[in-house]
Amino acid sequence: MRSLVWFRGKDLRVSDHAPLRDALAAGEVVPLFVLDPYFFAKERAAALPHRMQFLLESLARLAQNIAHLGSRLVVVAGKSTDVVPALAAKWRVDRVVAHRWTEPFGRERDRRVEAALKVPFVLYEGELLAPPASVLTGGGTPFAVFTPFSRAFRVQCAVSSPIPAPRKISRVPDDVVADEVAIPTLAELGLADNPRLLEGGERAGRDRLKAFLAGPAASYVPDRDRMDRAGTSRLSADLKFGTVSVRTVWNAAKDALGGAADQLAKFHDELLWREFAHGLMWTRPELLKEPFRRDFAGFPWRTEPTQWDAWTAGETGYPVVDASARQLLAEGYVHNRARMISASFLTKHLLVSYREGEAHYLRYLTDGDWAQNNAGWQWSAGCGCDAQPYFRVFNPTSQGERFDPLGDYVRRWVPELAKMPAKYIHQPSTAPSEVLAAAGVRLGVTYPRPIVDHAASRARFLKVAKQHLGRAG
DNA sequence: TGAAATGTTGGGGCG
DNA sequence: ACGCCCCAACATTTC
Repeated sequence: MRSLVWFRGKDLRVSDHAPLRDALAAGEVVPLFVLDPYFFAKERAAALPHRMQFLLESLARLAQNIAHLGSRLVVVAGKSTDVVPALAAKWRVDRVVAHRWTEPFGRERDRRVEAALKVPFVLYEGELLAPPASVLTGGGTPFAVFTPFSRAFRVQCAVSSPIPAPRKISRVPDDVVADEVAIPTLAELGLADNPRLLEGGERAGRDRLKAFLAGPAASYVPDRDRMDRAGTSRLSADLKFGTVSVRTVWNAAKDALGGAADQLAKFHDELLWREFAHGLMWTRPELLKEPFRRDFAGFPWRTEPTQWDAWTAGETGYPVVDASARQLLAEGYVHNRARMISASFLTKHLLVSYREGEAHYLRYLTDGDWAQNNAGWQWSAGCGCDAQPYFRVFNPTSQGERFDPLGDYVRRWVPELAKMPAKYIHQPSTAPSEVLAAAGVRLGVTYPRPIVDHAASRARFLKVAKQHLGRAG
């Protein structure tokens, strides 16, 4: 039995890799990666700077790991829907194996590949903890509310142990020759190296997991919302690209936090939000285009270009919002609390459609994932599944004071406010003039005044939303 | 995984 | 001593 093990951008690892394990058990193995122009064409890649860097680095590490185990990752270029069936025939493989990809574009690609293949295409679970949308209510439907979903998951799903990495992968058969290409460099794709991004690859991911469990995890519940602390796992990009499997993370957390039930439950819940979002996208792929709540269809979103520019550049005059915007561009990452505050501000204060924010985040986030990003934005905008009610409008000032009480998150990303005292750093526009002078801040010159008034914006959103939903509902 | 408005209570200043 | 007012502090309601 000869198996083509098709690695894709969501399983860049050799540990806990069910297709690889089964292929090895069954006989000859040909590890393959396809540089599909859908992602790797220069003009496409240039639009995804941070994600591409993490992907290329992780891909290079995967190739190294496979080489180290005695085989080689065969890297070719071309459309997956052409290349995979063609190589499968040329190499006379008996089957193609891969992990299931739950998001709409990948599903469509896999459907076409399967249709074009003359041999079986076997998909394995592994992107998620359980098959997508497999956790059902008593009525046999997917859950529409997170908390009961989370409870049901723990009752219904046993998360099995991860598959150990193979000790050896048999060498690629001699008759397998292809027009192999080198993994492109960032420069070849027209991108600059960004040293502020997380290091890619399976080893770096496992190190992050270990460091989190050995440190911040113990006080996860109180610290996870603190934008000024390293209280989160920082595993989002690893989960996105599969450099560490979610099953590995789930089990490692269980082993490390066995005695700290509250911390473990909260961390597991975050993994289950990911699960929830993917199940939602699996059940309703149209969510990429439409709000979950149908009464939000036709919502009168609007865009003021000047305000959009201020939001993306981090020049709104609301320090936490600005810090998050700048962190996104610089680091390809934003703290979850800051994502929620920024999303609330864009959609509710500025009345800009969540879809514009979603697209901006998807472009710059290293962990940018269609299902989770979409679910998160819809949640913040109030139109999503189990979303915030529309009338829940974050106050960006009080959120900053609660979750960045010393102001260090703002100081890190908005250096022109670095010398502001904690008392005023989240509301520089109300600081006494001597405080501003002492901090070297000149409002409207070194740091903008708020581009909108909080109370007025809140009132406007409530009015518009009430009117629309009243009519739609 | 909110915030603001409104309602209630109780202590203390003060005529 | 007493009622009145003010206003924190807390609870409830509303968006």
